[in-house]
Amino acid sequence: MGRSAAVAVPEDALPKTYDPAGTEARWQAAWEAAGAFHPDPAAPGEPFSVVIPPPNVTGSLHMGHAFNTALIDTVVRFQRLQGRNVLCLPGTDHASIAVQTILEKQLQGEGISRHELGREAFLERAWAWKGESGGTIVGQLRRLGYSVDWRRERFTLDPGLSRAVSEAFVRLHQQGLIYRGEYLVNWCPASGSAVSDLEVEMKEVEGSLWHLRYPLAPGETPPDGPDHLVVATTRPETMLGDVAVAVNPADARYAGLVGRRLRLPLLDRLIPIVADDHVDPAFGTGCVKVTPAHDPNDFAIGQRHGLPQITVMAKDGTMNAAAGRFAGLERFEARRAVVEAMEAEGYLVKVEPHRHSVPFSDRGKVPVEPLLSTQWFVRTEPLAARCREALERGEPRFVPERWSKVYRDWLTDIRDWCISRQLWWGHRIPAWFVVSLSDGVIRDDTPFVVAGDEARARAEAESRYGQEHAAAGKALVLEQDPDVLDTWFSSGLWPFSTLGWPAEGEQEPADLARWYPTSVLVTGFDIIFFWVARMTMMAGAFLQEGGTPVGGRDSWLPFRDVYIHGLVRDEHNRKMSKSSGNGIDPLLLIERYGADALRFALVREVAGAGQDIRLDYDRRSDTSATVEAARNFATKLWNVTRFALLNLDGETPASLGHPEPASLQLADRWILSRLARLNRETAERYGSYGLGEAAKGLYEFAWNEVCDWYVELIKRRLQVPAELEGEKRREALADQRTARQVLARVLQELLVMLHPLMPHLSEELWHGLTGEAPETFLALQAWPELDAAALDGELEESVAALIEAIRVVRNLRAVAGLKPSQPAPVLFISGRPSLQELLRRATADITALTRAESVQVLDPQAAEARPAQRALAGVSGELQVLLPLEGLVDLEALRGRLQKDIGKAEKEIQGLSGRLANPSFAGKAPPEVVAECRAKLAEAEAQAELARKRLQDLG
RNA sequence: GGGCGAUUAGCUCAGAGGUAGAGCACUACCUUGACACGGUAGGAGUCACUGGUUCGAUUCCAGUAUCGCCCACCA
Repeated sequence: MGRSAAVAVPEDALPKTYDPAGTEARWQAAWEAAGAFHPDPAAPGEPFSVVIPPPNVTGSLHMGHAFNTALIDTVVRFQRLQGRNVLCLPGTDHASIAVQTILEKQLQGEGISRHELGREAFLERAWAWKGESGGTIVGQLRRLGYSVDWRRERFTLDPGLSRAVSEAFVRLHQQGLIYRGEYLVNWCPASGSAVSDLEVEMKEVEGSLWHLRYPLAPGETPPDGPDHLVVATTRPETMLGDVAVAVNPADARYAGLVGRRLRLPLLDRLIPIVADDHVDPAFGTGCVKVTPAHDPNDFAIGQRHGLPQITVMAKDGTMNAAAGRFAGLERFEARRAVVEAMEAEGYLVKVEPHRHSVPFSDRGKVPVEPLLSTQWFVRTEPLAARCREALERGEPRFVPERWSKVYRDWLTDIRDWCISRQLWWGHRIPAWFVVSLSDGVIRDDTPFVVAGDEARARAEAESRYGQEHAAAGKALVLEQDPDVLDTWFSSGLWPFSTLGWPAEGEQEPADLARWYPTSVLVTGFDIIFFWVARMTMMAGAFLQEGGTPVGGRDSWLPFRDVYIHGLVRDEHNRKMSKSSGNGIDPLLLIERYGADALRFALVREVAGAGQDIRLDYDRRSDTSATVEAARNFATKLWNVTRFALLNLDGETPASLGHPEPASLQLADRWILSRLARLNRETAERYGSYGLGEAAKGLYEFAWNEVCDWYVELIKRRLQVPAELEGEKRREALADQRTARQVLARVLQELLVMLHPLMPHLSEELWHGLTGEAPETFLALQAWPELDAAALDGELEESVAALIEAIRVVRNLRAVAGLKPSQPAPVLFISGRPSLQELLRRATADITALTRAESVQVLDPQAAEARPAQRALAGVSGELQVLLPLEGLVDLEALRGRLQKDIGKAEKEIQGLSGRLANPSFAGKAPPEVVAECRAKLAEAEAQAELARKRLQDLG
């Protein structure tokens, strides 16, 4: 066999360079065509299920989605390799308010309002938008290589899920957990809808504090008391709705005034002075104006004192008729006008700059207005109580654990959830008003029925109000509530609605029966309240009865684990978001580096405690050093596999079989031991959400151990010289086969273990290596069996010592400035027989890896007997390394190197002897620590001494 | 006002009760038959500060500072 034979490239060898785009597209298509990720509920295997957090159909995905996807897909692919019956269910969310905001902005650009357009036409546009955006998103998820079951893809507004929503609404209503009523809600004038407390964001603004004088009503002034009170407010326009002024009951200043009346300026309304504990006498004047219809605190005060509620603002944010002469003004104009009027009439005492928090609407980006409004609410406390109890039992389990406290605290002191939205895009509330009883229009007091559909609503209404209508001789007319539900209402049902809940008959749907509860929810901490808690509350309402999970399950909770990950931050450590315009399109990075590189980069950044990750990014060139490093890793894997293929002579791991244990060389046993250790650690890490650690461990093994050392160590064995004959040749061929067997096996198992992180590349390389048919997928293989017998800690230490010895030689050569190609003799001196033995056995390896002219191993006595000789000398532990190179040596560099050795050893001696000199150390530290310390000290002393001697030899 | 996190090499971050690691960047050499998206060797850190526990703290505890986040009705 000549050189040409070795160079000949096998037919199925990999191309010289890796093309991620082509490879990824090919495998994505192959997996999908084969239905590789379509599980069968009837199939065997312990179930494992994940429903993905459905992205909003608001455009396209950002890096946070890519991150979430990478994490979920890693977990899910690992579980598949573990032989579980894995369902990963994808879908999208209709995002009622967000999508409607986008569409209304579009309409604004066209100069029409949604009301001009009409509900039906508006919804048509919304569905068109959904089609486009949903398609983009699904395309992006595919490009990431998401191993989900696309057949089961769901959309929160599709028929099945809509059925789940109305069923949920009806049942909650029946249970008394949904009610309708007039309360103070957060009103967003921009979207013209109520929003929930969670959709309100407090922002600090530089505002003003206006001090207003309210005169006592004529005849109310007490003798030698004040004739007015001064109140302070940040929202002067609300004074038009004032119905009282409150003081603290313990406030002596105003004790005599409680119960007397004030004359409200501008409107000349008489309002009482009331005493209420809520008032802090130390703040401002200790007097608070009370506007129950426009402030949550005042609402509560009003309730306590039986005060009227006067709404002075309309829902579009303009003042209404109750505002008298200010009617029709926009709310901020009204503020200016009221202040002006108060000043003109002498009621403005002073204005102070005042920094305070103002509630802003999350979506509309304008201040929300607390407004009295009739809305639908979910009574949350009973639902939250169930969840708190479950959490006491450890359900669900939060990873990292600290988030469970955040979850619990929110469920404690929870407020009712306003679920109705005055929007069009969403699930219409399944309530029908009997408008024939209220002049054909829906009023706050119009009777209504709640039912799954209009036919049932009509039947119900007939039975309740039919007689009444018949008596009056008029027809019963129903009108469905025009409002839609908060998006999170349907999201809250996601873990079971997507699996087929509610059952249509007696029988539970197969998916629900098989895969509920889901195994883990993977999401960011920013939606623990919005989503995680809503899902647990909803599950508590529908998946348990009397504390017992339905369907004979062991838990009614929607997921066993909640894995909370951080957010992706940009290069300036800002949260990536669309609104701040600092998002990075994952597709740009995928196109440049490949989906596997992006996935690997994101997962590798994950630290143990769920911290945020930062993705470095150069916006000018659309490059990322982090992702580039992951791409380089992919290339490294590509190349090492190419190397293997070039050397396996057409054989595969299967055709080669397992090596004979007796024929294994040191390097083989070492890498197999490392492989077994990696197998154990990686499975443990994948299985316990240590994904970043898993990625790092695989990276280090592949690059630092396989590529840097194992491959280098076996290169000679893979090449059998043509001139070898007879027994020698047979031996060499046998040894070559062993090396091939080990290399093939290590790579094969490595690729399986890497698969969850880099699915496409590993699939491609695995096929190249194994020669398996294209329709057999790595994605569906079994996790490699742990070869516990291969674990050998002592051997690993030996090889670490060998590696260290080689490093010392290389370092000496570098210090002396030897050309890499220049051979040099190597002399090792050690008094440790095991080390001598190791070095002698590895002579060939050392020769190859250090360009040694010759390798000699001596014990110190033998070395002593040799004539003193100038040499490059280095000391590592108790091993001396000499490169006798008379004449070629850069003496200065050599002295430097030795001096450095001495310095290092001395520093260690100082530290160690200091510790040992401390009597309490020897007395109290564990004996093995003391012994180790002594050993290290002895070694360091020997090292220093040897180095000094070598230095002396140099003259 | 409460709570949570962070503070380690120039940058981004790991880490563990026994004298600190990785990737990127940096320096020198190397186009060696897998790989220059590479190899070899190297430089680089009073582990934020102050106390305490301990034989020993960068690691555990308490406090301080700075940064970030979440929750909260002070007009």
